[in-house]
Amino acid sequence: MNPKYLHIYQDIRDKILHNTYPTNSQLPDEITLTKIYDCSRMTIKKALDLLVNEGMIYRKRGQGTFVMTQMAQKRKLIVSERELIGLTKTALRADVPVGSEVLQFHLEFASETVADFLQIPVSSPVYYIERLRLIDHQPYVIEHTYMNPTLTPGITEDILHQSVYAYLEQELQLKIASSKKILRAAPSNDEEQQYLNLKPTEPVFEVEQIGYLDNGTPFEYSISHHRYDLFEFTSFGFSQQ
Amino acid sequence: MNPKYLHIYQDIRDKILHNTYPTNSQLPDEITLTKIYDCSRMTIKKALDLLVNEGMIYRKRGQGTFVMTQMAQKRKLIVSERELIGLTKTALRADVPVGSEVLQFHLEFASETVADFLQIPVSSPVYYIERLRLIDHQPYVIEHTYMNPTLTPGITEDILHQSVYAYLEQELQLKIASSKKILRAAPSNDEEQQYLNLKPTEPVFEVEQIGYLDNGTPFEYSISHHRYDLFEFTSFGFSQQ
DNA sequence: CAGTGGTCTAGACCACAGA
DNA sequence: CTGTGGTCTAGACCACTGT
Repeated sequence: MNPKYLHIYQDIRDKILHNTYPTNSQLPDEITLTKIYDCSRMTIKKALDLLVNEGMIYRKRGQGTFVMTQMAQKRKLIVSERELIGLTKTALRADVPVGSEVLQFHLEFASETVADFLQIPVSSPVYYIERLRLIDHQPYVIEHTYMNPTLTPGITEDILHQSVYAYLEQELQLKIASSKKILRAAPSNDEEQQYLNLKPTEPVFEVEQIGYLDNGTPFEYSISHHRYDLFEFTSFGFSQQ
Repeated sequence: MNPKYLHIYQDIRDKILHNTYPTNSQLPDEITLTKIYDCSRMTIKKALDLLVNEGMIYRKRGQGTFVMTQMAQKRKLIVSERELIGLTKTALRADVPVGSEVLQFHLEFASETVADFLQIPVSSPVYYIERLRLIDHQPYVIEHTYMNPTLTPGITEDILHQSVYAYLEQELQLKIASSKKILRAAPSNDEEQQYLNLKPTEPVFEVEQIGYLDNGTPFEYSISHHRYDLFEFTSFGFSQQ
């Protein structure tokens, strides 16, 4: 946590979460904060910007900076907010075991859609991976993943049983920089009903995702179908300006 | 569009969308941009930060700033990204008519849940509004909304047939500043099947939302059930730092 | 090494809210 | 008018990349 603004961000965040700055209270003004943290006003602003983006605080010109009400702060009720990617990391609250059952794993020729998403020529070879992920031995999600083997070579079934992202980051030294997600509700099909143990009337939460490396290259395209009652997605939006 | 950084943001955004800066190309470095736009480097950074947040560009220290691949840029496929609130605004691509059928509209006593979300005492009076929204005469979503009548007085059935948010912003001069959303998939119930014209196996996309004014007060709590095939939500996430 | 973005400063002036 | 946040400057130094 090197940069000064991140330290300030964390400190103020902690003070809010520990009720040193209670809900709806006013934070010290920016000038005062520069004295508290011995830094310039721009640095304070950068720290506060992060908190605004998370819905922890809000600012009113001419009045001050205030702690947001509780409900807007709550996060990670069931799963993730803007976690980039990856179940293993998200679910790992220490003792909860995450498992993977590999349903499919082979190379195939990229369809037009997949080629488009991965920015590779049609009919290039791609990994196709289908996994059933379990949390605490309960079926949780079926993932259909396409990966570009040029970028992510050496994937084995062994790795699929654990965390692919850990392999990419630690073994291949790749940096996952961003991801785009499209979220939908969808009726469940036979396969999903079987593996996720759903009734025909029970839907899935579909997440279509493209993952990008830090050089902007898409390295994976995936569609996941989550048990509708074990997944929710939270989002905080605010008006710029 | 007063601030300089917003002008720069828009200009670069336009250049990307019009392919003046094509996909994967490198933008001029920040020093050069300060000369192009006759401003300081911090101002350029603020403009570029906005584009990074939208997934339009990415930066690599030591190398430069690059235009993100197409797929990450695409937005507003069907509906919204981080639109704050409101259907009327979102759907209004000129000629598409938006309609509302008011199913319920009355005052009731706030339940514990609602009181909690709206930050008011249990059993305070709240508006309860149930609307079926139609886009292009097709049923699209059922909204269940609770509003704090202290903050949003004078709502009439007439207003409900049009845009509540327009009323709040124009008549009451309220500023809607932010909103928290929780997204889920859920099986449809009888009411939803009837009004949204769904089969029993077809689900809804549930959006639970709390809307906040610019003074941080929650003014509305709502649960919406969208037709699963007419609503999707997109999100772009990137690693800070 | 040169070129890039990341952080940070110490100010300045403006816009807005409330007394 | 005072106090607040919003924008902006003209630098500085650091960290990282590729040559």
